[in-house]
Amino acid sequence: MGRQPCCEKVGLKKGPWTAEEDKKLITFILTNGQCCWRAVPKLAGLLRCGKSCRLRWTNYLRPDLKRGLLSEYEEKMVIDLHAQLGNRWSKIASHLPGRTDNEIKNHWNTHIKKKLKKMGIDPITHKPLISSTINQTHNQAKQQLHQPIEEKQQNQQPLTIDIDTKIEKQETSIESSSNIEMKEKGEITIPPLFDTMELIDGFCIDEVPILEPNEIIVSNSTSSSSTSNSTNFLEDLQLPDFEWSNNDNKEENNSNNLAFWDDDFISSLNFMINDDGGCVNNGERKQAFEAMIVDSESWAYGLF
DNA sequence: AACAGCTGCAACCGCTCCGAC
DNA sequence: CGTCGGAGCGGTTGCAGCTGT
Repeated sequence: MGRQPCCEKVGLKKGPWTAEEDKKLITFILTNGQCCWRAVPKLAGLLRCGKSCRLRWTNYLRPDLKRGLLSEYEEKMVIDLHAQLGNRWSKIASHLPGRTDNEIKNHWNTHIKKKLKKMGIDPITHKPLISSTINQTHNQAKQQLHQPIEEKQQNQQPLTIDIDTKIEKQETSIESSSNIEMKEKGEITIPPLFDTMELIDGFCIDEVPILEPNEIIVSNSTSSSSTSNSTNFLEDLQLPDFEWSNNDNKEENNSNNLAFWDDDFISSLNFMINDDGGCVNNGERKQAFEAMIVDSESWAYGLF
């Protein structure tokens, strides 16, 4: 028996994508939009399986992708969300516009895991790693910090965000029962990061001064508005190097959309649009490109 | 300069989910 | 309700570039 492969693999190309293949895929999706992925390679003239095309598009070619390293604030969000959701990278990614699950997963495995370990925090459980050194300093620090922390806890309001109301069939082992309960209610409560990092089991980052806290945590200066509800949650993020869409200012927004665009991507699109190499669909492509620039929301929600 | 080991990221693989029938 | 097929997800791999010796 066995499951049939997702596509006929014989004669299909694997490995890194060439610029030519990218161009074909971009051109096809610009003219036809995202349709049945299995049909894409055939229609686009690619010797790839549909799955590979989808992956290439969603992880690399999509114009609303934000490239480059995650900002500190994004990193902080990833840590918080991971503490709540576990390895559900796509769910985590859905809270970070312009980032893909693959990108976040990679960043987690290569950067954040190490940082947390350095800080003496188990990246799986988000709880302090057990070590005698940590326990010693922990007790000392606890005495010093106990009172202020309690006051802080009382003053801080948790961030609350909405997640899919769908109850996950597959729960990760690290998930606490309270989290699952919250999920069933359709929301998850994310404490401000300093709570997450400092107060788990009374543990404080100051106890492990290998890494300065500000190397991984950004100032909570925007938290004055972090009593936010689900609707303005994204606005509250205010990532430092990232202009968020603002419906109140559409015109300005249009120019900001370009911030999403990687230089290489723009130049390759320019190439596509300006390249008259006998392509009959130039007009259509140009139209599509313009629509893309004007309507970033359509891109973001796959409506293009 | 040459080599080995390490790191980060793009891409693949296999499994699960979910809608259509 | 069961089956099928497409899409999506998370874990893993392969490789290019970087760093240290």
